[in-house]
Amino acid sequence: MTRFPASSDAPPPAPADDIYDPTAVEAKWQTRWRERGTNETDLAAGPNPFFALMMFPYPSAEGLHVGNLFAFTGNDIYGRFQRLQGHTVFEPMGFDAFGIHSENYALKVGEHPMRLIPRNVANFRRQLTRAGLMIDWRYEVDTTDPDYYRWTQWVFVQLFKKGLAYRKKAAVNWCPADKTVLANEQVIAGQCERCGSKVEQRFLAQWFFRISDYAERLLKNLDYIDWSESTRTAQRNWIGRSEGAEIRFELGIQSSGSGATSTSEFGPINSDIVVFTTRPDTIFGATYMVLAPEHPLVDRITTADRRDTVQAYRDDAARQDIVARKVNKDKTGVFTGAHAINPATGAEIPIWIADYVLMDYGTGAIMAVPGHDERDFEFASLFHLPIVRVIAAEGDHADTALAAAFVDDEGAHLVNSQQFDGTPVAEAKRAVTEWLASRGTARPIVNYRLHDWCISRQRYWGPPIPVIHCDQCGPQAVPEKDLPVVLPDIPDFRPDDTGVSPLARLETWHIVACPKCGGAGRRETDVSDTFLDSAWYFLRYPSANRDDVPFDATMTKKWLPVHSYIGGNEHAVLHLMYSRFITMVLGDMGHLHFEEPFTKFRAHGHIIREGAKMSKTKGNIVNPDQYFEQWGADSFRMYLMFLGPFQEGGDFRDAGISGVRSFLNRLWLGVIDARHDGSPDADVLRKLHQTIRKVGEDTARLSYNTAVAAMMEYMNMLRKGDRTPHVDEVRPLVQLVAPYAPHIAEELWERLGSDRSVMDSGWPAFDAAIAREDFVQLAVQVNGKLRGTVSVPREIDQEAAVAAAMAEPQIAKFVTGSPRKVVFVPGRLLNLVV
RNA sequence: GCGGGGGUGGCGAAAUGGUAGACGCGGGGGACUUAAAAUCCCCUCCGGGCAACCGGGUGCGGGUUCGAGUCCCGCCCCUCGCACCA
Repeated sequence: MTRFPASSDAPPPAPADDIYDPTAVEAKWQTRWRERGTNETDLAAGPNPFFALMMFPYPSAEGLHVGNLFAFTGNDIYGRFQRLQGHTVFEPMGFDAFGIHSENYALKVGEHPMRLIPRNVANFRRQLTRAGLMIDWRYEVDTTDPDYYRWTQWVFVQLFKKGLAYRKKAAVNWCPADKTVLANEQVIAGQCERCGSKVEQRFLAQWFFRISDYAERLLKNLDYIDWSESTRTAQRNWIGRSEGAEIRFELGIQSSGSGATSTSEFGPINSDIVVFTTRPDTIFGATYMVLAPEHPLVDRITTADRRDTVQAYRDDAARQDIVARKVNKDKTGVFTGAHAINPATGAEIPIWIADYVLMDYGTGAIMAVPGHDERDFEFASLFHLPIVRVIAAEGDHADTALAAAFVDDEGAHLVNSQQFDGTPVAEAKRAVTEWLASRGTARPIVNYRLHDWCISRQRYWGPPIPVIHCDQCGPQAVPEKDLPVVLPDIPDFRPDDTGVSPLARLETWHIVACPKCGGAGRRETDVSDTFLDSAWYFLRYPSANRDDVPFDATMTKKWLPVHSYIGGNEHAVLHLMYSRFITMVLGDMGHLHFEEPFTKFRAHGHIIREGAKMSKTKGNIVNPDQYFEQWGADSFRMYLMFLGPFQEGGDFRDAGISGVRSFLNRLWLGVIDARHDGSPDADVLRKLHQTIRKVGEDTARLSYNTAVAAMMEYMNMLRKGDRTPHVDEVRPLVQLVAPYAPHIAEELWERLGSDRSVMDSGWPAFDAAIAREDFVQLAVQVNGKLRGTVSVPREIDQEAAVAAAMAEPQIAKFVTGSPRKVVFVPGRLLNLVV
C-alpha cells in the first residue's frame, strides 16, 4: 500500500508531469538519497566543517511529537542552508532513551525497557527519515547502548579521579505506600502521583558532582558565548551569585527565666553560628536568629525545656517532602531556648528554628532583620519578636514605626546603627563588613544558589555508577579497562522498599572483588541521572564509530565545539548547564581543546494548536504521520516554518497548510511549464535578486516565516495573470526552496537538467546591481502626516524631491507658502513641516 | 514576588525611529465550466462619501521627536520559567 521505501527495494513509480504529487516525489528522493549517500557527511576529508546539532529526543512510545519536528526542521533548514553556502555539514541524530520516563512507561505497560525502547527508536527513525531531515544515520547514538554508556561511565570515572565526584547523605522523596523513591516530578502537591499518599523525606548516601566549584566560570563565560539572551539570563539566575558577608554569632549565656542551664547535655555550648547575609549593613536590626530545622547545631543548643517542642517541629519538617517544603506558605517555627550575641550591638537575641530557612542555601542559618526583610517581618509579627528600624529614606524619622518591612534601599541610609548612622546603604554594606572583619566576626563572601549535582538514582533504567565499595579501601572507581559495567537484563526491574536500586537484589552482579586490594567488594547499585547521558552526547557523534576511545582527537579538533545548537528553553538550566560543566572538566583534564561546548545556541519557540496547548486529554495532538500522508513532508515542514517566528513558536492551524501547499503546486507548474526561449523579464530579475538577498538573510537569522513569505511574493510575481515564467527566473528559486522543501527541490532541479543533488548546487549568486531599484516610491508627509507618494529616481536630491512633491496637487494643497523645515530621507521619505 | 517573552485586522502574522497590516488563512465578487473541484483576476483595518478623498487606528495614560507599533516614564493584561535563595 505505502509507496515509501521504508525497507522494500521496489523502485517507486516515477512522479507524474502535470500535477505535483508529493507522495511520489518524496518516495523517489528518499530512495535516491539513500542510494547516493546524499545525507552522508565526509567527516574526515570534507572542507569547511559545520556541526548543526539538535537536541536529541527521548523516544516515547507515542512517536515523534510535532514540537520535536518543529525544532528539527528548523535545525535542518539551517544545516541545509549552511551546506548550500559551501560548508560540509554534519547533522547527526541520537536517542536519549534511558531514564525514569521510559522506565515508568515500561512499568505501566508491563514490558521490559530493553525490549520496548528499540521499537520506539525504530519508529522515531522512520518518522525522522520521512520528514526529510538531512541526518547521517551512520553516526547515530543511543544512550542505552553499552557501547555508548561505557563512555558515560568513563566520564564519571574522570570526575571521580579529579575529586569532583563525592558521596554524601541527601534527602530523597519517599513514598511510604509504594515503598519507593520518587523523582521530584512524581510528587504532586506533596503527594505521590501514583497512589496519592503523603510523601516523606529519606536520607540516603548519594553521588554528587562538584558543579558549584565551577559556578564562577560558568557565570563568566556567559558574557561571551553566542546564546539566546533568554537562556543566558536563565543560567545567570540559576547560578544565583550574591555578594555579601558571613557573620559569626557567639552563643550567649542562657537568659530566660525558665531555669534552663547554660550547658546542654552534650557539654558546654561553645559553637558559634555562622550566617550568610547580603545585607551586613542591617546587622544593628538583627533582633533574632533562625536556623534551618536540619541545622547540625540545633541538638546542641536546644535547652532541656524546649527539647520536646523542637524535636516535634523537626520531625514534622522531615516528614514533608522536598517539593512541598518549597511552596509559599504561612510562617511556622519554634524557639530553641538558646540565645546568641549580636556582634554589633552586644545584645542577646533568641535563636529559633523555622522551615523558611533552608539548609541548602548559604549556611542554613540567618540573622533575622524584621525591619528590612519581608519574611522576617512576617515571622516577627507572628511571634511578637522585636522589630527595629535601621534603614530610613530621606526625610524619614529614625524612629518612625514600621508597618511593613522597609526594603527600598534607593537613596536610603542607616539609622539606629551607632557610628554608621547616616551612612548610605551601598557604602554601609562594605563599611560594616570591614568593621566586623577587623573584630574577627565577619568576612566578605560570594555565595551561589547553584548546588552540587546529585547524579544518583535508586532505579533500574540507567547506566550503573561505575564504583565498587570496599570496607578496607572505601569507594573505588571501576578501572577504565573494565568498562562498561553492563546493566544486567533482569526480569524484575521494579523499585522496592529497600531504598536502593533493584540491582541490589542481584547478588551475582553486585558482589565483586575490590579493584584495589582484591578483597570483598560490592558494586554501587544506583544508576546515574539521565542528564549525565545527555551532558556529553555531542562529543560522541563524530566518533560514534570508535569503540576504543570516547572521542577521537582529530575528529574532535575538526568538528567541535558545536557550531550551532538549536533546542528548547526547557533545557536552559539543567541540560545546558551540565553540558557546559562536563565540557569544562574534560577540558581541564586535557581531553578537549575548548571549554564551552556550544559556540552558538538558539532557543526555539513552542507550538500550540488552535490557541490551546496540545495535550492528550484535549485530544488535539498533531500526529506527523497523518500530515505526511495528506500533505507531504515538504508542505508540512514549510508550514511549520511559516506559522510563526521560529524563536517564538506559533499556532498550528490545519487550515493554514493549504497556503504553502498551493505555493509548492505553483512552483511545480512554474518549473514544468517554464519557457526556454526568449529572455527573462528585467523587473522579475530585479525581484529575484531582492528575493535571493532576503531569503539568505532571513534564513541565516532563523527568520524562516519571513523567508517563506518572500519566496511566495516572488512566486506571485512569476505567475501573475497566468504568466509563463522563463527558466532562468525559476531555477534560482528552486535552490532557495531546497532547505525548506528538499524533496520537491531535488525533483525540480533534476527536471531542470542536473544530475547532481540540489544540495550540492550552491547558493544562487546575488547581484546587487540587478537588485537595485532605479525608481523609488517616495512617501511625502506634511507635518508628519502622509499626504501622498511620488515616484522619483533613486538618487534624487532634496531640492528635486521637494519640487517633485510640490508638483502633485494632492500634496501641494496642504502646503501654504514655503516649508519651515524639510526632512529628507533619501529613497524613503520627505517630510515638509509648515 | 523575581526573571524571560508578548499584547497590531475576523484569524496566523509582517514592519533598520520613516507609506502600519507584507505573506498566508478565512470572507465577498468575477472569469473558465453543463456543474463542481482546481486554476486565474479583483476587493477585504474601522467610520463617512457615488467618487476623488477625509477622519480615526498597533493594550491604557503621559513624554521625547519633523515623524513612535518601534525610544523613555508610569500602569493593565496574557504567557513561560524560577520561586521562603537571607
